[in-house]
Amino acid sequence: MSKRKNSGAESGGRPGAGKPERYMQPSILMALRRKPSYGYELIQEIPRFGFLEGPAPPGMIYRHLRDLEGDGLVVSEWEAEGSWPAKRVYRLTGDGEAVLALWVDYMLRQAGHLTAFVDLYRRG
Amino acid sequence: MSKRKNSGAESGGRPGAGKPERYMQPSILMALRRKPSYGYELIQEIPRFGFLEGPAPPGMIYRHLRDLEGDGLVVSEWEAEGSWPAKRVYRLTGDGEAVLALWVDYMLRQAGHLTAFVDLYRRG
DNA sequence: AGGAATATATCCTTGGAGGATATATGTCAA
DNA sequence: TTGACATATATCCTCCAAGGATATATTCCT
Repeated sequence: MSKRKNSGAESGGRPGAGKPERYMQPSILMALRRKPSYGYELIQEIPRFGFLEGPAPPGMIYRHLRDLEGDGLVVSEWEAEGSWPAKRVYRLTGDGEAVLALWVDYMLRQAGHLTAFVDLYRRG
Repeated sequence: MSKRKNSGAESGGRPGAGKPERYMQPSILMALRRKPSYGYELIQEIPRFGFLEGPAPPGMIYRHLRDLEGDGLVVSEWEAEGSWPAKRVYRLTGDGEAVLALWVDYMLRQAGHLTAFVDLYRRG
């Protein structure tokens, strides 16, 4: 038996369990491209892209948002209008658009590799 | 600027750089399904599935092989016939076949999500 | 009053990824 | 013959993304 805690079939992207590709960054960028939004809303919106099962983990979202802003891919504004719990509203920048475009290229290529792999499997 | 070393666009699966999804496990299982093989050969064969750029990192391959065997997805036999540097030849088991099938299901779903994402981008 | 929902933020641990490295041997050219 | 290179396997160690846990504050509803 393997000595490793999370060995083979139980680890690193095991189809049934584990943690598969989540594509959090492109999902956030994509959501913000459609309309400006804020952390709490993104947590519920982002799983709709299909890469996540439940709601997105808050810690992840807020950290990504912070990092994205640090890199100039998004900018935020503190919105205290409705006087409800104030929201930090983010929107995409030009740089953010460009990076999203790169992501889309990559994802398209990846989709190609995946379907090629599946085809190969079925022929084999 | 972000304080994190590998922030935003430079990290965790950034399209241009970083380290994207590699699908090492399914690639190994797939290769072994076609024919039994060994570490050194797999290192060169596996990148052909498109998920890797250069040759696969040896450390990764051997660790995966060891783990896979620990989980009963592959079995190995020490082949000292040709008397050259002896090879440990691996082949897929029934459990391995089953796990590969799960992987294929997952990959097909993932491909669907990716193309849907790209479509959404293009329409938006 | 108190519980649920809204909303943001930080901290800490875990574990996969993989680069670096060690080892051994057979081939081939200089 | 000797040294570089290819074949072949294996282990170790470090780094960092992931994300669960947790803290805080406010408003709505019962």
